[in-house]
Amino acid sequence: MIGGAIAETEDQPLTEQIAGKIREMLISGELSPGAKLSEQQIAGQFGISRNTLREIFRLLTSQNLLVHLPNRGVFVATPGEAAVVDIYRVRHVIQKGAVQAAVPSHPALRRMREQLAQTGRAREAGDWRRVGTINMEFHRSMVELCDSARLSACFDLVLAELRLVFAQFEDTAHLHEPYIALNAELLASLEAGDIDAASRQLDTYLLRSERSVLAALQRRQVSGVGG
Amino acid sequence: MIGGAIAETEDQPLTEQIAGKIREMLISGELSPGAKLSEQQIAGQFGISRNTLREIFRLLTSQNLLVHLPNRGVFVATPGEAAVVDIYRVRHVIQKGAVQAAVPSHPALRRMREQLAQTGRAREAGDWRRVGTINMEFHRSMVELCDSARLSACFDLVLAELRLVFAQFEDTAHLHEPYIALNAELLASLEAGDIDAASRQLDTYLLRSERSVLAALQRRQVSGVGG
DNA sequence: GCATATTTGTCCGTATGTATA
DNA sequence: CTATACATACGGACAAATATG
Repeated sequence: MIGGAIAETEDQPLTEQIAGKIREMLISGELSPGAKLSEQQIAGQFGISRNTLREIFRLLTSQNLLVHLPNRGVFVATPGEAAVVDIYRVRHVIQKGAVQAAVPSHPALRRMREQLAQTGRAREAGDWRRVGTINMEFHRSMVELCDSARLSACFDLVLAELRLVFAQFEDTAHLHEPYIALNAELLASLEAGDIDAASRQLDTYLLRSERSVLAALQRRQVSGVGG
Repeated sequence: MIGGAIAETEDQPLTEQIAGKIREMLISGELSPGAKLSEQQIAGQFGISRNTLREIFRLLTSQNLLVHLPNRGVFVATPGEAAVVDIYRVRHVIQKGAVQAAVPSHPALRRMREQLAQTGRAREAGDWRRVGTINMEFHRSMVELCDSARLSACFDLVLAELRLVFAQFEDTAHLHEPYIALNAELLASLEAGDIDAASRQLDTYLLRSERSVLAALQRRQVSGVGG
């Protein structure tokens, strides 16, 4: 019995299944940034062949989640300060375009309203990991105001990378808590069709968020990795 | 002697080499949009194994140049009108961000000035394929005003796709010729630090360019593929 | 600095399921 | 409906590069 290790898990290709699992492990912090991913070990761990795993590595590398060093292997990406600065530049440009394209009747706004409510409930429950996840989905929905699949895909990449940054911290509460209120104001402006106000509020949000993420990164480097 | 087919071609990994070659064939139109890429045939053509080729296919698929249909194989992407509309939305958002971030002393502006001159020379020489290539590099340089590697990478993807659109046409002269003058005006505004004028000129450029590409696509569908 | 062990890069052959003629 | 072709996935092999003692 050769290929029968996993058979009853939907009709999705095996590569997609495992790629999704590894992606989950990456953004959940289960695989520490900088860690080397041995082909033999990971392949054995998931019960797949090295060839199949290498295809998966290529996928995740193209999504900036893994780094490929020729003849040395693949490693979990370690987004540092430079990456954070770059990521927030991307966010600034794309999300600025999103608020500029916003129309009050756009379905993405309804989704954002829902996600905002979910964020509030998660905060009350003290589930900060969930707060972070929903917060990112909130901003993802915002980008959908552009009605561009490619722009959303690009944004998804940087959000996944940003999660990799957050995965380096233990306490992420202070990285999300202060910004729920800002999100609420921003959404209200969008719903009211006040583009200028929304644009200013977005600037405020991104500036503060970037600063706190950078500060957290620097704290981490001083106090030790501890992962 | 097993892996010694290609040895004296730099120290670049084989996958990167072949991926580059196939990418060249795609954007040059050598591989027609919609064509099926058989693993066996392509692998034999380049003298590589199917395993290696599959890794390459994953790479090019993640760059929107190939389309992967599970259990059916990979095909050259056929960007249609919907893709063009989407691509120009991306261009609008990103390039708008670029002109907004422009400062007259930025080195990218010098590169754009050079490329504009090259475009003029290529036009005089009647080399329209080169005009198109340099024109795209001109806009690529513009995006570098953002100083964001990720934004540039995202932009590269849509430009590569756009080349796939152009690859469906035989005559691309009228798709580039009228816009050299617009590029010159836009660059002059950027060099003068007149963001507002540059922003308006960018809108004009993108609107007209998108319209002419869409029109060419529709003409193609009427008159037949002819590949 | 060198010999050795490990790992990557790439190949081949083969079995199995899915799509198409 | 059967048969063929092909994509998917497996395992094993070996050279070259890298890491290790």
